[in-house]
Amino acid sequence: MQGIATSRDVAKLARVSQSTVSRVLSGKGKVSEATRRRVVEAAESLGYYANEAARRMRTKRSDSIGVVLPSLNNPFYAETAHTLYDRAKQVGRIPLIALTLNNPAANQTIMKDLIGRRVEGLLLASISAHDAYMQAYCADPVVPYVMYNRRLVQGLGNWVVVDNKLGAIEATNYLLGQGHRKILFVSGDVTYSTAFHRLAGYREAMDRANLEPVVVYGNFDYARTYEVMQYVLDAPGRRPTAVFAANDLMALSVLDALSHRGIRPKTDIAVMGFDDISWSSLHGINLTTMSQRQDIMIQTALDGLVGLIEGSLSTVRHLIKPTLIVRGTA
Amino acid sequence: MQGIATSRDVAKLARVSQSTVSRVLSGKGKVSEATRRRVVEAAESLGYYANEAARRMRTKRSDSIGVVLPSLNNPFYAETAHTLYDRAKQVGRIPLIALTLNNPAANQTIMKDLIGRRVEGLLLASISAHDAYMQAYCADPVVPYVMYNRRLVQGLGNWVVVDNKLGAIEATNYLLGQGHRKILFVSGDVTYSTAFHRLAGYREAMDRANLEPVVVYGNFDYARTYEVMQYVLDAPGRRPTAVFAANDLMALSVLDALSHRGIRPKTDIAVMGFDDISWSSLHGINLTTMSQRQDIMIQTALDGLVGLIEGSLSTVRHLIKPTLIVRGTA
DNA sequence: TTGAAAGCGCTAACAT
DNA sequence: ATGTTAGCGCTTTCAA
Repeated sequence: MQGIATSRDVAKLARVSQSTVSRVLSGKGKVSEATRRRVVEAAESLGYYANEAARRMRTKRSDSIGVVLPSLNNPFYAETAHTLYDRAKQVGRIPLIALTLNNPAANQTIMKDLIGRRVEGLLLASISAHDAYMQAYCADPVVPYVMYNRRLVQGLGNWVVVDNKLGAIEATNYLLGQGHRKILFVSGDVTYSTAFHRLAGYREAMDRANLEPVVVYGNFDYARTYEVMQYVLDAPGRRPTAVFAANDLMALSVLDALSHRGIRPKTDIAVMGFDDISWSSLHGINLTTMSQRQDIMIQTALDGLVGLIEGSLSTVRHLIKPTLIVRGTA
Repeated sequence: MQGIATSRDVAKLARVSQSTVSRVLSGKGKVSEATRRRVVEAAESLGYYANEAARRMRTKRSDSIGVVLPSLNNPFYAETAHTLYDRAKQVGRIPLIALTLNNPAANQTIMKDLIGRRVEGLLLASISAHDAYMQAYCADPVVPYVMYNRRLVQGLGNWVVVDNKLGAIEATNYLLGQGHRKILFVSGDVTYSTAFHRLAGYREAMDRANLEPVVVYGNFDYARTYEVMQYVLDAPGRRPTAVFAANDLMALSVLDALSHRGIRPKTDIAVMGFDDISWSSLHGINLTTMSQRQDIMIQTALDGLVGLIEGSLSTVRHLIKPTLIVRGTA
């Protein structure tokens, strides 16, 4: 399978020069109808496909952007990826997606690999809050980048993130407004800014209400959260009247743990999420949550990245306001 | 950002030849410790990243395999993609994923694009049953390929698919065994072999039982299925005692439609799915379904593809037996 | 309108 | 142990 025809082969068969082949196939430059026909036929009969690597090397453009996501098992990121494929096409780019699998160390390796592939820009959705490599990268970026959803905790560099702290405060306040006093927070992994800021928001709201914050760690993981909930529910004395999970995936796990014990959401224990993934709106789930409106976020991030690539922008910083979506679980 | 350092720059700075740089950075060939150090330092201080396009062109290897998926919003494919990233790494390959968004015409364009990128192999998960381009491609493949999950209906070429017909027969028989006589089948888009064969299996099982098959079309789509279910549920006379959905995504939609009307799964209407995506096992959902054991399927497909690429295999055909997973909805 | 020639950045064969 | 050289397949001047 190594014998894919080259433009030279096509040229030979069509009895023209390589440059003519290039002109015909790219549609640039003037070619007579007769030769164009010969070239097209030759190309087809040989099953010719232009070698992207060679084209890239010569033109020094790749039209691709590197995307680093934590995982595709979390629907939030699967939806992100899906939307990205769609939107990227509209700005004439193709996304090259890589996954860290939530291993903070993997990020650096992946970024380097992507840069080696000469992506024109980087959309980074899995930056851990204190990533040293990323901090250095911000100071002297090799390729334009936008951090998406997760960012460095100091706020360095280019990013498009939701206002996680504000969102968590509003969510907690909503639960307080419903009369809850024992509100359990199921935190994500605080090495990520999302978890860090959501936890901070919850703490602040509880403090203001003079209530004791109670935190357990689900680390953004479905299975882990399920386990933790077993512990919480085992002793009736520990039971909260409301659970605020730092993302929808964990909230779904909480709902599942409740359901397994016959505990009814809202009626017995209120459940609040964060993200508004598409599953949350199903009638059977009907999760009350803070919405990230990710289609808008992605569009913003992509437009920002393209702006940086094309030089029309020098900084990209968008703190997006989340919205409370009240459904049936709180 | 166009000025990424080249190996020539590194060589100049380290006062060695380009080949030495190459040797140091690839770890092949003998280099003295002193020069290696100089080169590494030079590379670091310049922020050097090897240009993949150039390397590829020279070595004629890309180490990447092209993957065509229908969508990432269907968790079945999101999970597929996730597993793929993981497994591909283990066989030293990196997956280049593209989406057709269930547009059969997109497949050809995407395949050509991927071939242009000189992927070493193609994993095709969105082939429509009568795709003319694919038929021609099988006869004269430019790059080795394996069709995954969906294939050409005649069974041409290389593929790894579940035995959809058998699965549908067994699922239907199970429902019959539970005493159901009015079993509604919610079909996927029959331009795909999965839908075609599952429908055929359902039909065959119903025929054998001398029962009337009743089919509606959800086209593998959540929203579409939800609509169709409204129609079905509106007239009590139309109501089946069991619903067999051609995939889990549609089954979830069915469950959701039932839940919205206060109709209890199993107790009022039994629901059966196909795929066993991870959501289906949640306690709150607890869907009875036919399992595809996709980790095994992916491993099989990947091993097969690598075999084709490396020439150790000439054909790959695996018809995988699905397993009935009885949970709470049927 | 077409062709000849050069060169993108890398690696591997060959020479030293 | 290190350098020299050639060439992967394309596009793009420049010349004809």
